Amino acid sequence: MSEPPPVRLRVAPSPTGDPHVGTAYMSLFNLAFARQQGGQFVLRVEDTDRARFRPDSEQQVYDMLRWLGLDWDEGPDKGGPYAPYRQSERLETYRPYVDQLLADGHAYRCWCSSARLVQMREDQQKRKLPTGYDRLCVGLDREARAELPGFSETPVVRMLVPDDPPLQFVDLIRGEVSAPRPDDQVLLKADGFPTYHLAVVVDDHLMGITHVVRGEEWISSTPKHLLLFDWLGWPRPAFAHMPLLRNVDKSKISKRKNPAARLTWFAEQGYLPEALLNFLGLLGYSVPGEEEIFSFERMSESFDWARVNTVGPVFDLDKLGWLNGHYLRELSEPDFAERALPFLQRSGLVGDPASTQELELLAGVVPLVQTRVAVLSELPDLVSFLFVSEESFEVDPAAAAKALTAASAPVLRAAADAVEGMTEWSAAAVQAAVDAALLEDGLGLKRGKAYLPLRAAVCGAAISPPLPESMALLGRERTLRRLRAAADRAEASAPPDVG
RNA sequence: GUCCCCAUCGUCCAGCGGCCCAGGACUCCACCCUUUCAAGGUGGCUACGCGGGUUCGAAUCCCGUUGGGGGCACCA
Repeated sequence: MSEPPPVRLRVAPSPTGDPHVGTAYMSLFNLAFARQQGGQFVLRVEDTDRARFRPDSEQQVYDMLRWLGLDWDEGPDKGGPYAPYRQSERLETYRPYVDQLLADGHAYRCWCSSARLVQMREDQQKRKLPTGYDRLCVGLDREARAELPGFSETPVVRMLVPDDPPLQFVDLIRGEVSAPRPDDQVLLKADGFPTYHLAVVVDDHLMGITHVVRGEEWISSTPKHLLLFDWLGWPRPAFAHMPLLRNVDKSKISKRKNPAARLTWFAEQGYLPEALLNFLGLLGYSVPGEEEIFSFERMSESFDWARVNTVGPVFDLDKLGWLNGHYLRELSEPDFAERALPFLQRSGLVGDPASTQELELLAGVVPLVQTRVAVLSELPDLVSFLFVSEESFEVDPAAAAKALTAASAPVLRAAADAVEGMTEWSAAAVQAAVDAALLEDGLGLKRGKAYLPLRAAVCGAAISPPLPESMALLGRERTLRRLRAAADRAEASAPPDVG
């Protein structure tokens, strides 16, 4: 009885800077399929470009993928049967294959200087020819080549692409795909590091990768990989080329044009990992049925390559914001408070560690704000009035100009008096007392009109959480103090121009 | 320039020859609720790029065209 071999998938980020959303996007689809099939998911670090290498980048990738819950089975940090999982530590692994390719006549050394190569490409473009290496070095040894111009002392190794390379392959998402004829791609750089093309093929084979899931940008280099698999006598893995995430202008998503290209941005802004994951699952993909809100488990269990789109989706922050708001509202109040706390601490409103008093205040304000934010970073502005000291409390100038006018002074005074006379302190009691003083039985105002100056006085802004509840949380002393201060200020302000 | 990929509302998706004069979601607009702002509810605007075929019948298949994207590095 032969068990089908378990599927093995991988994501292969390059540690060249802030982790990219694309890495999370690819990981999501790789993992969804791997889990559905009961296979493994490998994290391999492709750090063969030492010019762009950034030492802290690798850890950031780990942090962000873990934050999203996209955990891997094998990787540089956790090891595994095919270690090492960092390409820079596998240099010796690639060597014999380069030698074999050279010996079999599938590869050759090239001493062309980069200056010559640049020149060559320019000429080709000018003459409207397809660009590609002109094979000057084919059949030459070092001595012979050194006689010719554009010579460089340290050679690279290039693949010798035959006249009829395999250009067709089956893609899990696109079906039969044809790709362009490859160039004599460099396999081994002058510094002894393999290029991506050599390293992926060798590592994917050695690590038993059965499905290569990567971005559409790789379609055009797949023939190179096919050739390498064939030359080395290895079975070809299955390929799935995912659509590319786009900027609003439809170009490939980039850190320059889109803050959302950086994974760390989402955490900073206060997006929930579950919301981001759900959103990524909505891009270029849909779960059967009409549901849009779904978990990783749901996506994984029903996963189907045929449901992946071929069109590159625009990364639309509006929808993500809505989704995030949805997930935020679904959190229990204690959970919401827990997620919110770091944002209040970062903005200096709450100490680290938070005091019991601060935590109580936070717990009290959660039900007032949970439906009022799309991302957690909006929270500090909304609740700062509760956490700042009375000394540093300030009314927003625009709100003051609009609401703390001379005409509103009597309203503020009346409210202050009403609050002062209260015996029981609760939102309902505050509302009853204030309403009695200001509405029909009192000054005869409409509630909307009456609350405007109070809101500015107590919350310091024209927009705030519900007023009586806010006052209840603030406490009687602080409320009273703010009402009186605002009344003084309103009286002192210039009377309306009655010209 | 050259090669390859792609094409349904502004955006994300559904649709895989008749159920579609195209459905859902986000955005936007209006109304309701309402102490502000949200949330919630109701309703509305908006799309099969174009031209040829194939077929009794096409958003769905084919060809062309236009448009968009990606590759063309000793970067991944």
